[in-house]
Amino acid sequence: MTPRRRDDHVSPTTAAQLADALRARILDGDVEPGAPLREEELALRHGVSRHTVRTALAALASERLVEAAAYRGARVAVLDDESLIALQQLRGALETEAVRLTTEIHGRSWPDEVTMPIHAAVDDLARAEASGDWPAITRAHALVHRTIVAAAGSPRIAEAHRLLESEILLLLAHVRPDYPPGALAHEHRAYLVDVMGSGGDAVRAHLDHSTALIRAARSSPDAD
Amino acid sequence: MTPRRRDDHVSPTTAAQLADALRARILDGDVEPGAPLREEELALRHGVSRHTVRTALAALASERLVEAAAYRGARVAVLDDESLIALQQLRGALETEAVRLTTEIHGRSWPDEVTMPIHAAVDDLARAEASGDWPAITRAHALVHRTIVAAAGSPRIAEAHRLLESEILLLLAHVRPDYPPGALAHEHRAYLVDVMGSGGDAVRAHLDHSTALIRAARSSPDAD
DNA sequence: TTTCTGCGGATTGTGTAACAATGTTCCTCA
DNA sequence: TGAGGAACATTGTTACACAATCCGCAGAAA
Repeated sequence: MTPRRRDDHVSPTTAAQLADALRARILDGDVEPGAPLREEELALRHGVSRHTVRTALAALASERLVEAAAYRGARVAVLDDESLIALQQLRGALETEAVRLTTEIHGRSWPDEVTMPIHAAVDDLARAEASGDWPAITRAHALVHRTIVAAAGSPRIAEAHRLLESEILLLLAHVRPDYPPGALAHEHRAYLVDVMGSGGDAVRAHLDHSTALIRAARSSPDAD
Repeated sequence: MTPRRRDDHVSPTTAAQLADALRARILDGDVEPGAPLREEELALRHGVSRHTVRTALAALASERLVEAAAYRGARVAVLDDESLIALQQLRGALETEAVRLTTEIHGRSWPDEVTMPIHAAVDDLARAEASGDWPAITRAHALVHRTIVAAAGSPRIAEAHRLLESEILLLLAHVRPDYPPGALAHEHRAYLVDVMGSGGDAVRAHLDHSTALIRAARSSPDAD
């Protein structure tokens, strides 16, 4: 069987394709937060018209990956500590309620059909950690949380959460907290148990922990 | 002093102005859910170019007021019962966490500086109900919930919640549950007390109640 | 009859070129 | 030093053309 990547569908319009390309460049850290994205330059570099660039940038702006202001253009989004906290609060709201819904449906001990995809995602995270490829680790980590949220079966909560993923990935593209390999996978296995046991409190503890680590990593002089 | 409306600022670009105009038309129920929004027609009617229409429609699509698909154009969003439930779940996630945050800060009895704007919003709601103007009632109602969420001081949660407002207004533009005048204001005064006392449970009860009313109103043959 | 196929027409997506509107920089002059 | 204002850079908008896609419908095939 042909192994499928996360996204093997090609976007139908060139504007969407350009948005994909720009998103990838931003999330890979190829462009710094705050760096301006000039329409003319992008049009030239990608061989498309300025109109197409504009629609792509508008799409990324609605994902909050870039900040756009009229007559001032678009820049890669900058996430200071304040934004980080606000973001984690929103994430907490979504993840907390997702966990509550799942527990409401299945009780404190979630059935295998629910936990299996989560465990699989954690296993992927462990493999990514072993590889040492930081972008891959952050993607695998995002997938763990996405899978936990998906278990609630609430499409809008899942979608809102997915929207935040990009922002987190952007954040982590430029900040690498100091984790020994395997620690993340281990931590998230314990997280799953906690979440089934104590729900929202576990979610908030987990997010507070990650917020602290990110802030610490950011203030240390370990620039990318 | 000159009383200021909610929005006395004029959008700087004509695309944003057009988006405002279209949003108003949609929320006033001037166009039915599912109705197509043709670029050429809108360009002609508003005296702007098709490109400007496209950016305005893209903005409304990112607010979920219109559904857009490549090569198929944009239509006014349609909210069936399934979407309604998913939407209320997301709303519940945000409002629940907002209330929890506020209680975490101020305890079970919120201080006057917090409750005062909420009471003011409920008073506005009572006045709107007395006027019988349904769109005004729905806007006042949205403001009550917005103010409750704002009390948490979490900008991202507040913003996510504000984004949902449009969708609710769109929904209510075409469904009017059977409420005696003053009932909504009364209900929300009680809601505020409940929310301080029992937090998330009160939020969920309130939303479930409103969901049931909307569904009931929708299945009855009271077309707009 | 039912289903498939292809053909126009309608509508959206993209490109090119130009100009208007706004932001930004830097120089002058008081 | 700082206010004003000319250049310049960049974005917003328009017009027009054409390509890409969707949609409805007539006719062919089973």
